[in-house]
Amino acid sequence: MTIRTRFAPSPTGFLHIGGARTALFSWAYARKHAGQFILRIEDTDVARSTPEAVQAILDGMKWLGLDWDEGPFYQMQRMDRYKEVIQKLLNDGTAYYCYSSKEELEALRESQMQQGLKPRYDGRWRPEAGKSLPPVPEGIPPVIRFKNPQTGIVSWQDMVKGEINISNEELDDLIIARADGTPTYNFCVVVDDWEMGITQVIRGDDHVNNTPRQINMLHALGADIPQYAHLSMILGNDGQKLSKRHGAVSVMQYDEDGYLPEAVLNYLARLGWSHGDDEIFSMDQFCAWFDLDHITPSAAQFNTEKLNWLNSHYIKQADLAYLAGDITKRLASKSVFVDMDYSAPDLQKVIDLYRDRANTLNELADSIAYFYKMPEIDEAAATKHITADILPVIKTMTEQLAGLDWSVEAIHALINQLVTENGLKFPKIAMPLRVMLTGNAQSPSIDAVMYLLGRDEAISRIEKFTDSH
RNA sequence: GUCCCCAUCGUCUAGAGGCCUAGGACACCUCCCUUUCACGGAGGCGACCGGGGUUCGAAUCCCCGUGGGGACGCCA
Repeated sequence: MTIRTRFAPSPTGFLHIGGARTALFSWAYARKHAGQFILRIEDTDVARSTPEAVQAILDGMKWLGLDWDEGPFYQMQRMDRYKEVIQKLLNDGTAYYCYSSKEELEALRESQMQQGLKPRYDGRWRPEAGKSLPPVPEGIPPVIRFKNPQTGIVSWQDMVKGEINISNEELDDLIIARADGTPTYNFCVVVDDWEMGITQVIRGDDHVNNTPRQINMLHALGADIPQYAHLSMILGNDGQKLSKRHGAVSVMQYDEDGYLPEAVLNYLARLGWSHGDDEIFSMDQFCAWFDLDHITPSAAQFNTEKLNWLNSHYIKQADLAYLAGDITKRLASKSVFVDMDYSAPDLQKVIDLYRDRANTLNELADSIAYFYKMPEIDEAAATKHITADILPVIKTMTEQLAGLDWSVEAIHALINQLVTENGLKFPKIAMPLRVMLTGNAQSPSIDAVMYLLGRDEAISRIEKFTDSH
């Protein structure tokens, strides 16, 4: 049997980190088993679903590179089919009309809660042999409920949590069609998972309690029961639950914040899943290794520091041309443009010199911006490193720069020569240069920086500094 | 309240009864490298929630606590 998995988000917001991991695991499982990965949009909540959210989810999937083999299917476009199946259930006697009003049900719930009972529908409209139903009220459009078994235990071998048993006595007759006739989530999922031939349902563990209901409906339809894998949730950096008003962000925010999709993917893969001690791996490797046996059943706390570490790793590995394209855009968004009025240093060379000091692409962009615009001088650093006694040495150097064979080695040799002639230590000259050239006291080797900046620009920045100080 | 789930360093995790004096990674600390800051290298700190069983032997199995989370919608 071919493996078929699915990712089934509801388009009520962006693709967040938890959804992304669920999608990643479903995707990887299908890839590992040469199966199909299906994307299904669960948009039956018309009031909350938006086309923007659909697009946001698609964008997120695309950025991560999670490609699907079928879909996206939209549940709203499958209404006719759901209604057919509901009719079948009605005909079979495994579903029935219920005329209880919302207010009535609310009151029922309330009183059950007060008695310390689990709130559930009491089956007042459930047809039973020899039972007389209440008279059908006027003007109340009925909902349709599934006739859930009242005894027995629903049991399944969850692929991450192990055996789970839930008594049918805990369940009630859930609504499968609203008063307006539209089917509800639990029902649509059942029909879709069945008809789309889903073999492994991999989803968040907030669905554990829906599973027995869905299994019962699957049985009523004569469908095969898929395997279930319930993933625990991802907590925020602070260990708190992620929610719209607390910490939940779109995966696209990571793009904006300067993270490479490879890093996010690798991080997410490792969050709740493991392959021995392996920490860094490609998606090809991940797909080859992935299994449901090594998923942790407990919740995992997000850790930005570790994501940063992975991101810095992938920045070091990334293709330079790709990085240059990306960094150009990031600089442009800060009004820093690589084409300048002086002969600007080659972006790829600059990036190559700076890439292993950055955690994010934004940091990388910020760190090299001064190659393409005049830096602001950190006056504290200037005061600390540029002392009156060193100025003549710098001046001498500036003069010699003019005729220098322009190479890192030659610049280095020149500084060394001045160090020796003046009985100084290397930093005594390097630090002032750093401040004059870059504006602050941290940079890669000053000879390499100066080399990339170019002779004219280096001289001009030194002169500009000395003129203004 | 009822049901379900979870529980190893600060964090992510390895661990399927002896390989555990509990391993790796991030973070942190120290040292080395060094031209500042990083990178890199070498070390270090640091955990089996508690209590009972089972067993020759338990982080691993069972039970009870405790703590955390989730679900109880005409949301998904």
